[in-house]
Amino acid sequence: MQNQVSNKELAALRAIRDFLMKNGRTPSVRELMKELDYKSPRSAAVILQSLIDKNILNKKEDGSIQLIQYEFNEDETTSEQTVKIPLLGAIACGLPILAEENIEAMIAVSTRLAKSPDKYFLLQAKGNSMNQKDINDGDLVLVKQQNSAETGDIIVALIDDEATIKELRVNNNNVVLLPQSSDKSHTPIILSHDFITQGIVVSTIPKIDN
Amino acid sequence: MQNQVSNKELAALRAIRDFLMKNGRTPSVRELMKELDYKSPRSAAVILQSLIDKNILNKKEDGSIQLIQYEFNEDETTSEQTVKIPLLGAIACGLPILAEENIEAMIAVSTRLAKSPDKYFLLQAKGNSMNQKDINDGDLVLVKQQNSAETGDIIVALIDDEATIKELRVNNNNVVLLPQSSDKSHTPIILSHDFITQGIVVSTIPKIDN
DNA sequence: GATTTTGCATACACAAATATACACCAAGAA
DNA sequence: TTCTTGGTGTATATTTGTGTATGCAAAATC
Repeated sequence: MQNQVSNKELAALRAIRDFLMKNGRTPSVRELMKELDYKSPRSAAVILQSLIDKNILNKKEDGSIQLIQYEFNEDETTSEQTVKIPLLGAIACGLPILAEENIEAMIAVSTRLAKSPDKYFLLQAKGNSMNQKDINDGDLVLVKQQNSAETGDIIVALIDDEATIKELRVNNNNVVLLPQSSDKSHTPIILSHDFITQGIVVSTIPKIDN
Repeated sequence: MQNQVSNKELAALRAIRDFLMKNGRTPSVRELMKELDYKSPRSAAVILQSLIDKNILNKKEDGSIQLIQYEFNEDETTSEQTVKIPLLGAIACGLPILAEENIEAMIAVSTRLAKSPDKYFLLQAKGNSMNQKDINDGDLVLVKQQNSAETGDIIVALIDDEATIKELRVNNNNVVLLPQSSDKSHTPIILSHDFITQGIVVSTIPKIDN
């Protein structure tokens, strides 16, 4: 339905995605220039502009760019059904978690992982507090949005304006969020019963290294 | 309607909050500089000023900064705020109960459980002398620090340099600390009237095993 | 075949935003 | 005093997005 993207634009999109995975944010014009081995920032800027014109990228108020759509699986041959899931970056204080300001990119995820009537989002895990549950620094975590959860679920909660991934333990009067780390410096978080679960982790996508 | 905060400002707010939770006070300009990996205090000061201009920070008369964002975050249902509460280990003889030597760890507790002007601490219950009140060996007990209590309160008292959790019964002339245990070997403790209450139990967190 | 156009990369420049170095002064502590 | 800590002013440096001009090869046009 959309404009065709050229090879160069596709290469730029890949570079942006890789940069996003590695650094947790989208690159600046000059950073993208280096990723694409250009010698002048103009080259990268021109490609960025054409992608913005094609509505594939968006430019936020502060100048940073945002991936509106990106196909995660490269090969078109296996025409698997996908849905676009927002990848959330830093959570802005006071805003709902899915506010547009928080969205770094839209990423296509197989409908086998994200089932249609439910709402999902993706987060990039920070730190190693969940490494015993195989969630490591930089991994993408697929989260199903729901505000109830049970003991033992790996949940996402907004604690002090930060998206936190922890194991939930519910008792009579209160709730404990447990880190699952071999690093013993992580302490549990103790909450009242009526705190707000943002969603539960349904899948993880290990970090891509190059 | 609300001024947009840039990525850098957001990072600064996070650093301020982290510092606040770790040290119990807001950072100075130079401390914030270190947290944000800047090389000149000016860089941090500029960001602070822009946050003050946007009414997200406030500067108190003594020069220290204040996060006013938290206030209008309280009634927003999206995020849960916490305070760091000290977990006390073995109580060292002769020292005030909250002396640094006694603190094992700082644990994040919801502000719904630990309300802001009051002081709190956490203790790990030993033995089973209170198991009828659902305080069992190894449970964490959230205690509000105060030196007065009423009959029926579950209190923490320092008896023989040991933190003791008991139910308080006040009579005319004396004070009785009652154990609440199905194990009948625990006997009440009878004290003169002017013993010192350290605090009253406001919540219990059952023991977590991994 | 010669010339022009087109697409793209490069070089350079410039303004605005950011970061740094350095300095000064005030307040407290030793 | 002297030393340290902390806030802030000034000048300079760096980063970043973007504008303009140039070079160059392939395609299009004459």
